[in-house]
Amino acid sequence: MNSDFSIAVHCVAYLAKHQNQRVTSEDIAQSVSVHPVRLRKILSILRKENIIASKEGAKGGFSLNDQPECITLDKIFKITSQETLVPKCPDSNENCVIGKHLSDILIHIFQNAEEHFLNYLKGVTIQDIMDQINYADC
Amino acid sequence: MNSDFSIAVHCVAYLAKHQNQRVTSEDIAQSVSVHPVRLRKILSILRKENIIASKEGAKGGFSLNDQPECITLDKIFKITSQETLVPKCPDSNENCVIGKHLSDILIHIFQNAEEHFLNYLKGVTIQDIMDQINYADC
DNA sequence: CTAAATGTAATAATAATTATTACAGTTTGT
DNA sequence: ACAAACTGTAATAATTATTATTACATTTAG
Repeated sequence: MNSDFSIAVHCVAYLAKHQNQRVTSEDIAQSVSVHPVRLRKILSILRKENIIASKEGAKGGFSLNDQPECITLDKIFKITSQETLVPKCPDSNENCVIGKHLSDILIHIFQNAEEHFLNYLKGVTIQDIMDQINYADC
Repeated sequence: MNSDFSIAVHCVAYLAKHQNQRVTSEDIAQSVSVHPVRLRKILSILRKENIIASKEGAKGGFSLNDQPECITLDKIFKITSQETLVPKCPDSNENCVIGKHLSDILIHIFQNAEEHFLNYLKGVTIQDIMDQINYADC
């Protein structure tokens, strides 16, 4: 699994912290310590889901579309990392009953387990995270 | 995340299929299509948890210790892959409130989400998998 | 029309995973 | 006693995945 999810959450939290402003990928990169080009790739996924808005050109940048209390982590996980929990199965021997079927069975089990995982993330919003950040920073 | 979990499940399923026999890492490698040395490394984790037994020397090999209906997937996940769901967070900027705190907050959220994930796996046993393999192979 | 931004593709660098080699230790059978 | 067949494990090489960087087309403000 790559870190697109964490980075996406960081971006959204950053935009929540700077609500009603427009910030550049360069600004966010300062906070996340990740290359602006990579951020723009991740930000454009968030934009396609209308979580954020972007504007090209001079004075352009990114801003939050939804309210922080409406953005749940499962949504961000789904668009950035869905199915990455499902483990890689080596292409095992088709001539063995176990090798032949296990991969499909495991994938199915993991899809179910991932649903439980997502169900928990559904209960956590960006606002929750902002609250925790503010609390931690006393 | 590496594929140690899938491979471990494959090994245990293989041993369940060959219960009361002793099979070598070479035998299992045939079914999993993974190098015997890697298997032995994974098998020795399973042995340390007493899920399987091993015997060195000629006529040695591996065999199942527990009953397939007593081996739950959460146990195998825990010993092979715990915390691998927790996403990598880039070491972000300590001088930014968000960069400073987000990583710890995310790790905590993911530990909770992983618990939900494991809780589902706790309900699936190796016997369940064997049943599904037998059903699929009609 | 220029400067400052996004959008995206292509490539390079780095990190993680996997395979392989090597060999020490154990056990069985002769 | 010793050779053959195993496990156990460390060290290294090969491969794959992730991340960073470069390059450049496009958009917009002033």
